[in-house]
Amino acid sequence: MNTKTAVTRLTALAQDSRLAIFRLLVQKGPEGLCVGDIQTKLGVAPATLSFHLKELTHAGMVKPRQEGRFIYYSPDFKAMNALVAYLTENCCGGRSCDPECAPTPVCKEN
Amino acid sequence: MNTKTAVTRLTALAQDSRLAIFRLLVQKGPEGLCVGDIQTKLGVAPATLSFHLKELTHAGMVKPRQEGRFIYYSPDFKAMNALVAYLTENCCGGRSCDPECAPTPVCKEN
DNA sequence: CTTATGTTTCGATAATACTAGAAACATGAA
DNA sequence: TTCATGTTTCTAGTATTATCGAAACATAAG
Repeated sequence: MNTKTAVTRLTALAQDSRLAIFRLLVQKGPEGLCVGDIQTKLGVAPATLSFHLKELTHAGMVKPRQEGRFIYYSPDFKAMNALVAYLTENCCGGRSCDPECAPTPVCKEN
Repeated sequence: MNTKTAVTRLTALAQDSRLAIFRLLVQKGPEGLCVGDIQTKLGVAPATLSFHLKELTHAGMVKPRQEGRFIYYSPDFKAMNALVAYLTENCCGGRSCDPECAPTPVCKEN
């Protein structure tokens, strides 16, 4: 993980619609949701949703999976874990709080 | 934690200079660093640095502490933990991956 | 092939964020 | 008080991002 990647991922999450999309997918799990279902649940215009899904995908926070004429999106927990790890890297210079500081995986699946 | 707070915090971190500032402070720990030291280490203009510190402070990601004519900034790990918890709330609908999904505190200090 | 459905791209507008010089303010030292 | 140092506010220019209607594209069913 490098700075550029981290900023890209944080930027992807730092927006109302995208954060809602990501959390919805996290709650759904590895199975994911297709674009239409996300649209129905969140009520954003198709073009807007597509734009945001592209941002999240480009940042690596979600992964698309084609299934017939539907495209299912699911969260990438590895990316999430890597991001948290980057944010807390070498916390407190490795002193005192060390044991509690070590970043812990958020979800091992997927 | 609510959506607005989460977006504010993510936005605070989703920028090169601010992410660098935050990570620098995380690595320094609760003691923190004063503005001048941050400026020296990162090489951003005073006005720009002040702007970014205000953003981080307003988002609750860092806390200022006046000490003589210096102002020390330190990270707020509680805010960090709350943010991660919000992102992974009810991961996978509480099924299968549940044990590994539960978000874990990043740092208990401070 | 034709039609219906799901999704993305294009294009244009509006809103928001980043940057930094100059001036102002705050604190402590002489 | 006067000066030096540390930090913030003001202001304005530039760049980036969000939104969405309309049109285009993709896949599958009839």
